[in-house]
Amino acid sequence: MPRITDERREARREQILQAALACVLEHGLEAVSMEMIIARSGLSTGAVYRYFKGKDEIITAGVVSGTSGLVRALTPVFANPDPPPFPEFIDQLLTAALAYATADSEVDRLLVAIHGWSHSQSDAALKATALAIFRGLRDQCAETVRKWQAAGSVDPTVDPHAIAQLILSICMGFVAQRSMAGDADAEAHVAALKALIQPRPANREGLPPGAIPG
Amino acid sequence: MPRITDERREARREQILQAALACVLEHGLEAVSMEMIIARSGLSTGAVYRYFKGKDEIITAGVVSGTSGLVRALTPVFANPDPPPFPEFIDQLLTAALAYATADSEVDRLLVAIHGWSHSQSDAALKATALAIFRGLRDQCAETVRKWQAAGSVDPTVDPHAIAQLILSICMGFVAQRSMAGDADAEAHVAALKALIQPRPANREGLPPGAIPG
Amino acid sequence: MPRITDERREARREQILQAALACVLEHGLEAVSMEMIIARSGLSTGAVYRYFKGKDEIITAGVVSGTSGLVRALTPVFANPDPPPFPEFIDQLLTAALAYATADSEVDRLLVAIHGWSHSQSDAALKATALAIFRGLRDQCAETVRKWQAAGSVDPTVDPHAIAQLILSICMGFVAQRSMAGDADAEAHVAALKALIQPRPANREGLPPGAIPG
Amino acid sequence: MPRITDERREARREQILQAALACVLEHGLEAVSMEMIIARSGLSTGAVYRYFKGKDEIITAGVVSGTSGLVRALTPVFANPDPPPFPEFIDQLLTAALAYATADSEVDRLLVAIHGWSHSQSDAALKATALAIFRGLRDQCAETVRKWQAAGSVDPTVDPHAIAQLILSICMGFVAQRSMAGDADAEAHVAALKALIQPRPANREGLPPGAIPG
DNA sequence: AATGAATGAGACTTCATTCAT
DNA sequence: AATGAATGAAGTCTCATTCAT
Repeated sequence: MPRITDERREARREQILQAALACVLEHGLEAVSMEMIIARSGLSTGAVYRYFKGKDEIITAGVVSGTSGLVRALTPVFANPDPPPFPEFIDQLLTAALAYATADSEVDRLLVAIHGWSHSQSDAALKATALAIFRGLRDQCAETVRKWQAAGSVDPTVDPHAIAQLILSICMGFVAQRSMAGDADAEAHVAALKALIQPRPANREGLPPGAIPG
Repeated sequence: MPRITDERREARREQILQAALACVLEHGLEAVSMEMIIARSGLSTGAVYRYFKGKDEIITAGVVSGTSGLVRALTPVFANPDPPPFPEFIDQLLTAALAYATADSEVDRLLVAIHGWSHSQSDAALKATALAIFRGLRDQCAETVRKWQAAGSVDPTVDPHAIAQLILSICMGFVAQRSMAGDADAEAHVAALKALIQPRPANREGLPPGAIPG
Repeated sequence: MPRITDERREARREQILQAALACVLEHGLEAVSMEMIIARSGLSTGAVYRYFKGKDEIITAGVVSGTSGLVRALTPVFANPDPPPFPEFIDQLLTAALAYATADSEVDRLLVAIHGWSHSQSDAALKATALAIFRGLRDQCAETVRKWQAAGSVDPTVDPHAIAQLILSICMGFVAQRSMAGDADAEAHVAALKALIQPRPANREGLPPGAIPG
Repeated sequence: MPRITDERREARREQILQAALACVLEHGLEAVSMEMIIARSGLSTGAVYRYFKGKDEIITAGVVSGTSGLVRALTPVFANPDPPPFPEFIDQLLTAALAYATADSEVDRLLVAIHGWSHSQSDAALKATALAIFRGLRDQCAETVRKWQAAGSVDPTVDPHAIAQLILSICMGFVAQRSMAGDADAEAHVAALKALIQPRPANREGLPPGAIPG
């Protein structure tokens, strides 16, 4: 029984996705052709079509895989029950994202992220998927903000989702700027944030900030 | 008298660019065809090719026009010799961008920005142009940072370009987040920044910058 | 305005249909490729697709055109208010069909009829169309039978549709046999019918046969 | 002992042919793919190719098997040394054909006959085979006509092959009409023939054939 | 003997662009 | 200047067949 194992099957899909990623990075989303992907994957035309129904499915799978992979890479940062101050937290996010960018991949995954964003705009199903993942991320950010508020390092009266939005804008903007200009770097962002944000006074007497003593 | 002709010419080009913009927004960058653009422009095939050399030129012109239009819209914000504090400054930038988004246009220009970013990645000439514009923007940001530093509201030891990068990340991230989720809003960003950033006292009494008064 | 005239447009469609007909005759329905049709039509790929949406539309149009053309060719035979006896009537039908087969056509249209029948089996819409045309033909046959019955040359008690079915079977069988064996000829059919069918005695006393006198 | 092997082999071939028949009936000749046939046969790709050299061989074998099976089914009708009059003879032929249509088969073999006719047109070898079988059938018909002529029920001056052609046209037309319209029925054909054909008196008194008695 | 993954030629179709009118 | 019919290269995908396991 030469039936392929699930493992091999998954490896083949990954192989194709990597090829697609490389092609998109090299030629741009519009110019990518199946021929390119096939050539780069090292498989034959028919083989690629055994693993993916068509070009759309490859692109979609690529975007979903990239997005969820990134989210998975960021999860440990959010899992921290006692998150560091804002600048350091951003540092951890950007660092984790950069680590993900090239882990197990010949190409820099973050550099193709913008293509994925662009592509998602006009594929309803994909956009919905991406949006769900995105919302999940934002909720995790908001959760971190609540931890800060509980610890007294952030004004408890501000809407956690507002700060969550800001966090995501900084992260997405970092990714975008890195694609466009190449020279965006995490340290500069962190330095800038440190310069702008004065550490809040420690939470005296163990009271939650804003709580009315007594 | 080539005057009227030039005006007409420019009007036609704008008409075509608007059609292209609408098509990209509606169908995405990959799916846009000349047929679509031509149909939407209301001109004939031949006519469109009289005003643009080809599809690439239309897309490129669209990206350049959009980018430079946005920069033009932001210029007044940068021109301020005495810029407001960071959160308010970001507010002004985002507000100006949003105003530009729909001014004189049936479609929301910011929503197609990501497509432009994506497209620029793989067109060397366009990328160079975009990069130049982008760098110019960053320099203007840095200039504003220097004004803050001169006024004492920002730590003068920090590299102005680091804060410029942060500003651009926030703006680009705002645009990206708005495209993806639709619900990114400028006020939330400003509120978040205000909550995080303590106003720095005016540069009285020669205190070393970054020192915590009291 | 180089806009094409309807006449020219129709001529182009006919040109493509003729090419398709020739290809089907030469290579069989399964083996016909667009490349063949295009080459034979003398037009370019794009031009053919301007006139037909795709291969299916060409095949369908070919079948419909052939079928309705044949029916049109047979109409004068049915229009006769005083149809000749059965063998001569069949003769007229087969002769009209043979005349249609090559009129205005380089290829023998009847030789591809069977391909059309085969193809219709699996295209619901086409089958419905063909069926409607077919039923119309059968009704016209039945009408002729009623004329015979009125004139007394055919037993008035028999169901006109039964004889109509027989007429169509003979005609379709003739077409089929001609395709298969090549040597089916109308005269043989007529001679056979004449040998088998004894002329009915003339309609004595002007009464319709079977009518109860008085 | 190749006995059992041969039997198995033949059973497998039949299994595949039945699958092909069903597929052709369901999807039409053009749309049938090996994948379909293989899936329906319940065998593996490799297994099917062990029993048939390729698709063409399957289709050809199917046509030949169907045609010769039909001829075999009709043979008893021709074997009758004293054939019944024309209408009844046609009745026997059509009835035998209908009996064959579904005997030992899940699908109605006559409904795919037209596909076979169509396919034969463009496969020289198959066409030759079919033609030979067809000619044999026609000769058997002619033989029956001669029996009639010998018995005096048919004009002996007419060419037996002319009437043989007519018989085949009626039969093939019946099959074609049944495929197209579904409602062709043998009884109607027989009734029509009975209404048209006056029984010829037995060859008494040495009357010249074709002479009208009285 | 059997399996089904892999192959790759070739099918259909689109679409940016040209050019006769 | 304008029109839109025509072009044909290039793209996506199918499917009959092979062959390693």
